[in-house]
Amino acid sequence: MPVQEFEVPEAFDDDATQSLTIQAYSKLRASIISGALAPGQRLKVESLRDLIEVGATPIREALSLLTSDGLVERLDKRGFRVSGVSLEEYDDLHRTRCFLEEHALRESIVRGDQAWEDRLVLVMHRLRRLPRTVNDAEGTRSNPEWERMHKLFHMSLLAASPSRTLLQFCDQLHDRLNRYRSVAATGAPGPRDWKSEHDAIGEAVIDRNADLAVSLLLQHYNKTTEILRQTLAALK
Amino acid sequence: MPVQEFEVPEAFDDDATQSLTIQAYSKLRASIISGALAPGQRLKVESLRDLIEVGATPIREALSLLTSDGLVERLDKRGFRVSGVSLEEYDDLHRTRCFLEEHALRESIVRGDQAWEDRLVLVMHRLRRLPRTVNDAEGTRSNPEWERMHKLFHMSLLAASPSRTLLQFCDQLHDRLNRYRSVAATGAPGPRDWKSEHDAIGEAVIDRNADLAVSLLLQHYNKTTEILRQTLAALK
DNA sequence: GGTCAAGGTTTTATCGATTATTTTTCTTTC
DNA sequence: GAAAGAAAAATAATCGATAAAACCTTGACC
Repeated sequence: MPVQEFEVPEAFDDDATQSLTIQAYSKLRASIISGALAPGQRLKVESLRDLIEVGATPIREALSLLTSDGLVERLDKRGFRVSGVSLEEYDDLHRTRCFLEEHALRESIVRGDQAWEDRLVLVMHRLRRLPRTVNDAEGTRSNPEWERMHKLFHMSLLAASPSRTLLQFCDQLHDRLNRYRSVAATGAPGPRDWKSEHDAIGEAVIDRNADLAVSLLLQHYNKTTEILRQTLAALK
Repeated sequence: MPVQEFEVPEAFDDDATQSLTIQAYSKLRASIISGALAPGQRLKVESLRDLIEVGATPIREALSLLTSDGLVERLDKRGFRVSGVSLEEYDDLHRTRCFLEEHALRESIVRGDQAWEDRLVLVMHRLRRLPRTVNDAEGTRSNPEWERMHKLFHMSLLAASPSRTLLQFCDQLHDRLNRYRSVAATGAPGPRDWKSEHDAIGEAVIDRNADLAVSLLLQHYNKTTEILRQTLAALK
């Protein structure tokens, strides 16, 4: 039968020491966030078995985990599917993220110690040196290494916040919004001066200038949103 | 995670029509929140099989779902256990809840329509009529019906907020904090005028007096916290 | 021409058994 | 007597097979 070939992104935790459940979870998650598994697409356990080469139990467990992350929907007795996307949900996620991250960032700036600052500087340095895109057979596309470091950068900004719970929520929102970014991406990312934006945010944070940092961060997110909303509206 | 809808849930979802996974999930969740399964306790699949009378697969899936709810911890290759409790986590959850709910409540008050208001009145009425405790063989203990309606009351306050995501976070925090309340409860709940507190909050909300409503709500939560922190500190 | 239902097909959900891993216990050695 | 190592027991993880449910036909009937 014509099982659609899903593209599995490279560079995931293939750590053979982890349980197959966790391995399957990582792979599926990466595939969904990168858009390789399209929104709304049904996730049949049998097909996924072929894809990941693992039994049904780990697959189902991984899907259950993803359900709670908001990346997969469970239709009781009718299987799983990749969560749908909508402009409404996107706006909701975006606004909620801005709300939560402003708070976390202010806390982080107040509480951050030297170790936190050092780490942030390191991450910024690494991010700056990574190319935004890579070229392969398919043409130009987003660089997965950059994606990883980019998320790490944003989480590092907040990392000194004392609230683990808040950070977890922010983490989840990042993943869900990154999926929107991937899904709405039309080929290569447009020209944008990421480096300056990130540097400016990072600098304000290190200067402990909370108001400026928050303002720059929200601007940063809003800029992405402006671009994405149009593409998303068209998709619908 | 199955998003808890705000429909008034009828009794218990022991619905035989649901998948065993969901049934197991509901049961385990209730047991953990009520404290019947103690914090830190190991959850061996074999034992749970006997308890819930179901195969290993649904159990493992249910545990995976609970993991993302923060009620169960997964130790890779070493099974599952009920999440531990700590004063630090409690404070974090409490503060985060206050932060999120203040925001959601203000939005809800601004956006709430007639249907929302009607519903809130109904829930308040039902909550008022439920006894806080019940007596059974074990003695006096919290009334599960009351618990359910109490949560419904609090979620109904926020229900008109336009942010589904925020409401989901609040929902999760409620469950996790309710577990702390159960765990720290020493026998019968102490004397406290719940009815007046709830009525005052509800009234302020219906009057669309946001500042007063927020103030009363936070006071309400802080009062619980004061009581619990002491018991928790002792437990440790 | 459309609707409904019986039967067949696909897919999900579930189980019992098997394999792999961790933990415990028991030796052995220094 | 403590530490290290090996064997045994416990239990977690996984698989293949089966049962159950949802979904597609297809064809009879109005």
